[in-house]
Amino acid sequence: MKAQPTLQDVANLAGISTATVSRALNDPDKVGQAARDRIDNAITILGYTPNFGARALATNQTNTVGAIIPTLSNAMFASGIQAFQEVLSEAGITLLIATSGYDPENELRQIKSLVSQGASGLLLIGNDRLDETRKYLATRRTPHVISWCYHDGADQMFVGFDNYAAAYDATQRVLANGHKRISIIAGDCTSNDRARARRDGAIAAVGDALDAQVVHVVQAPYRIDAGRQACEEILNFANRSTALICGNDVLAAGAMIAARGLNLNIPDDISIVGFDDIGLASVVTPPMTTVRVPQIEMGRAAAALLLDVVAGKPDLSGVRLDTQFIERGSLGPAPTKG
Amino acid sequence: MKAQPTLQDVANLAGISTATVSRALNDPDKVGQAARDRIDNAITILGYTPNFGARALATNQTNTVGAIIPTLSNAMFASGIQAFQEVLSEAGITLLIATSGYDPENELRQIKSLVSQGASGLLLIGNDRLDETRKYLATRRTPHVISWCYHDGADQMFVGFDNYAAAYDATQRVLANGHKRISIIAGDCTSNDRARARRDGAIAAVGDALDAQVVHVVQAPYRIDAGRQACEEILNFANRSTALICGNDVLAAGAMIAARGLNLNIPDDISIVGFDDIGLASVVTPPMTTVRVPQIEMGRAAAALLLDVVAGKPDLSGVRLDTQFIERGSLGPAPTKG
DNA sequence: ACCGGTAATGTAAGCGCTTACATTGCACAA
DNA sequence: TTGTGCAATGTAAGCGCTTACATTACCGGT
Repeated sequence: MKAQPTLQDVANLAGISTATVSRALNDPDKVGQAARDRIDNAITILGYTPNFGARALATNQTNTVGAIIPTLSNAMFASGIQAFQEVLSEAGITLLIATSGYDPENELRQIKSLVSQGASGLLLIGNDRLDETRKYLATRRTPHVISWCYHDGADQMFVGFDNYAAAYDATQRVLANGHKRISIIAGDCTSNDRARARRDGAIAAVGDALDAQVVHVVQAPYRIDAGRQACEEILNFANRSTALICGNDVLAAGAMIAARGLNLNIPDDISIVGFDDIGLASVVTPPMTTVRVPQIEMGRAAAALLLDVVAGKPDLSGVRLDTQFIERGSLGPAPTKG
Repeated sequence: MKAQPTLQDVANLAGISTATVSRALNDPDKVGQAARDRIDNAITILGYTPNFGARALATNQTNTVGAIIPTLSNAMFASGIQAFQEVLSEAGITLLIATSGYDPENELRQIKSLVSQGASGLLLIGNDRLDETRKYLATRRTPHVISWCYHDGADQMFVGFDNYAAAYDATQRVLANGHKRISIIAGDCTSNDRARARRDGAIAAVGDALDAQVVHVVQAPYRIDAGRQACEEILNFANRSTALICGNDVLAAGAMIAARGLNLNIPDDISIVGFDDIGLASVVTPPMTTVRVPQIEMGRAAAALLLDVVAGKPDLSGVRLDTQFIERGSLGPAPTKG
């Protein structure tokens, strides 16, 4: 592969010093019309693109932030990140994305990678993290905001919602429909504080209702087939649960398939509730009751805040967004005892 | 924000020259045990991370490739990119992701941005592109592979499938079910060769069947509500179509909702076919007939090829993958004339 | 005791860019 | 005509890193 053209090459071709070329690029007003034309011309001939590393080295600023998300495959993150990116893009800054696959070790590796790539700020998902990672962020003073969750008064900057409270609330709504026997299909809680909070919120809500009980709690990775399988396990017991609270919509969709496979009617025989309100939720039959998460808003807010943090604005605080319980056909009154 | 620690700082703290520190980082065997220990120590104390730009500048290689995709919101891309990233990651190279929002101008901007960030290779989606973009890629000799589509004998490197042929084939299957009146809900074809190819493939298949006709062809952005709306338009005509070929599963899901809203039974009154086989397809009721695209395989193959291209391997050629028609409940025989 | 060889380390140049400072040239006022 | 001021341009240092080359220290063989 041929070496890329450099500023020097452009300068030579245009018969002009590198300083002027550099100025033409960054501050065109400072350069005469004639010179500017020759430079533009040389640039297109050569197909020149400035070397980002060199520029970053010289200016000590990168116009770049990074985001480390567990996976791209979850529609949930996709929309939020998309919104995040749009805001950044308007501010003229580039987004670097990496995925951790829900693995904290990997997350740390990716963080280091992005930082060394020049990310001057980071978007992180959730609050489960290696101590080493926290220490790294602290000693480097890397500006970062944490999203998809929210906690008060911590020394971190959160832009998100309270997973525990949202799950607690959703479960209360289920209880209000008269359900007494409730099971939970949680996401994989290993290294995932959001999944844990949702599960615990649901359990707590049932616990606080004196006449209801949690029958089963199982964990399953966020995949349809895992949801289906988990649901089959749960429903195969005698004295069946009448409501299923799921860690997210994907799990709930799997559960719905399983229920149908067992010839159960939703919601007459069993109610199913999801979480996230991804597009899928409104498409399934019956439409899924779920908890809407303000993904777009969250992405935007996170971007705005991160921009401020990177810019060194003082007195910033996190943003707590509200979730919304969306009642659709998959939740109904508890079946009257047979 | 405090300045980041540099190699120099580490060297000072460890009481050792920068050269040795650099060696310790890149080629530990060349450095004595004692020195290595002191260096490791200094690094963790300082929270040092090498400056990527400087390293790239010095070594002239970045271990980075970029991908520009239309949007993150489409599950379709998400899985493919995820696979793409995994392969790269195993090879120790970082992935930079940017989105173009289906806008060619924006695509060019993002390409330049990623290249200047140090991307030594690029993954691009589809073959609709500004002339300026092609020229830029050509004069810079930027290694790139184009995915999510496939063409023979071009001077580009494709890893993908033939959208036209896949749509043609799917439509033939629909015709084989006796459908004579067929409508098409295509994706937005502006700057989108895949959407166009799918649409044209479907139209051609109907055209080649002497006794069938295309009733309506509408375009709609890849969103559920747009699919629903498009479907409502189409079905409100007298002498209704009996089958709907949709540009992707999201559109098809929207169409299914619309059909149900009109009290039509799927597939007894109307058959609906999607494209992509994203998770949603198997969850809706009835399960959606669609065209499975080998996303994961495509992502992997694209990564492998790009790695080779970047490494300057000779005699590379693209990869053509096969799609698979997945027949599920949403396709049935044409209704017998009322 | 001396020498050559090797492993460990140091020195310094240079990667492509920005920018403070120096220089040039020209229009205008006196 | 000469001096002033400003706009346009050039010169060169330095950003953090790698690496060719130079230096040092220490080994064993004689």
